[in-house]
Amino acid sequence: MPADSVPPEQKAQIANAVRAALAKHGYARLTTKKVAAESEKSEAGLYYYYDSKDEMIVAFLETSEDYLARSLDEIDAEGPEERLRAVCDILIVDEDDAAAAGVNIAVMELLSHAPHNETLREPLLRMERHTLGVIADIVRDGVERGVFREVDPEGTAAFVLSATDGYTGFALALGMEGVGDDLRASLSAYIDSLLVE
Amino acid sequence: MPADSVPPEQKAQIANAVRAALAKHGYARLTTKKVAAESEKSEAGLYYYYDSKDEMIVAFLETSEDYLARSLDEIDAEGPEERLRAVCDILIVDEDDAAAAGVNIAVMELLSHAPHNETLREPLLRMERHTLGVIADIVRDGVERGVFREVDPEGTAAFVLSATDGYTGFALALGMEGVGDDLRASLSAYIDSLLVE
DNA sequence: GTCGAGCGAGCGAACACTCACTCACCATGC
DNA sequence: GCATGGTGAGTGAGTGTTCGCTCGCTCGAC
Repeated sequence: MPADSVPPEQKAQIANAVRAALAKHGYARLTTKKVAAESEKSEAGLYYYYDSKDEMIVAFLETSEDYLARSLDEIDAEGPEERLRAVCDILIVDEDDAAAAGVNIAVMELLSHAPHNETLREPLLRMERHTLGVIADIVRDGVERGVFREVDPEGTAAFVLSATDGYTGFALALGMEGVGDDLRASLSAYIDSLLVE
Repeated sequence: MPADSVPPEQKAQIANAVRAALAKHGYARLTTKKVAAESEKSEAGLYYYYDSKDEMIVAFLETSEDYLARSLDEIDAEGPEERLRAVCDILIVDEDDAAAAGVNIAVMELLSHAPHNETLREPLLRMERHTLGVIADIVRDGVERGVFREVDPEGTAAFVLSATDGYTGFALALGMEGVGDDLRASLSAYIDSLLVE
């Protein structure tokens, strides 16, 4: 079946199984059998909807992409400073939320494997570009309104996203306790430093 | 053979083969056959020195750890500000240096897989902790000498390392051109903001 | 009676790892 | 000088297992 004609409910169910299996086993040890075990289908049942394991992973990525985009869209904070802080709150995963941490670490693993897997590259690029754009828009808005100093919106966005992704990639993955709070404090201080006096 | 009694020359050769294979194929698609292809040994020859694939990867990690530690140690810049800039220069991999980028992306992939693989966790933890310590020491020194404002050394170190690791993990892995320069500029501006007026 | 949805069984390939063996090299005894 | 035997450093050819994926089939709804 072509991947884009999978019924939404089935896509959601399979994406969710991929998510659970990824969080539990990691990408390097992900197998279609493990995905099936997390779903209510058999291994063969998965292949009724998707032609390959990679397509199932892409379904998971697209679902995550939607979820993240919606989360960023639903921020109802007023003003650039508060909006930027809210974005950081979303991007820095709580180390005590094992499920969310597992998913974010899995996405980092997929990211690191992207150079060797074209299929994964495109949805991941879309997701990162989108987030980068959201942050840059907030910063640009802040600069125009005179809330932030005259910083480069793209550069600042790259800095913020690097910091939050990096936190997931090393501190969260290694279970380094306390680093999350350290990072939150430093990132908050960084946002302070963006404000006009 | 116990891993710690492998002759240094053999360890270096095998670690180098793992490095090349990881950069070429990524961790998820790394096989002992591919490692052997990058070395001058047969697949069985690798097992003469190491009891498992994971041990070979640990050998690579320990070699990288030494290399990074030595690079950080050899910085001969004077003063905390210059030292911190030099550390960032080392940690932000040049996107045009394909070999270095490949290795760093591979290490990120290993990091992301650490929650599911105890064997990898320890050497990775050591490496990140060490780097974190080096940065924190520089910042602490800078605060004591009155070069930097009264910032938290650990928090600042976590922020800097998150940013540089995160850059590798998303921008470098996805081949997002220009993000490296954006990040370098923003990180440099951040260091400016740490300085006392 | 047809058809979409799904599954049990199993295919060939690839995987991590092992084993019986080779071969160069050396120390020893004569 | 040279046969003898032991040893470290490998290797070609496998081992059993697991992988992604397929196929022939069933079964309920219309």
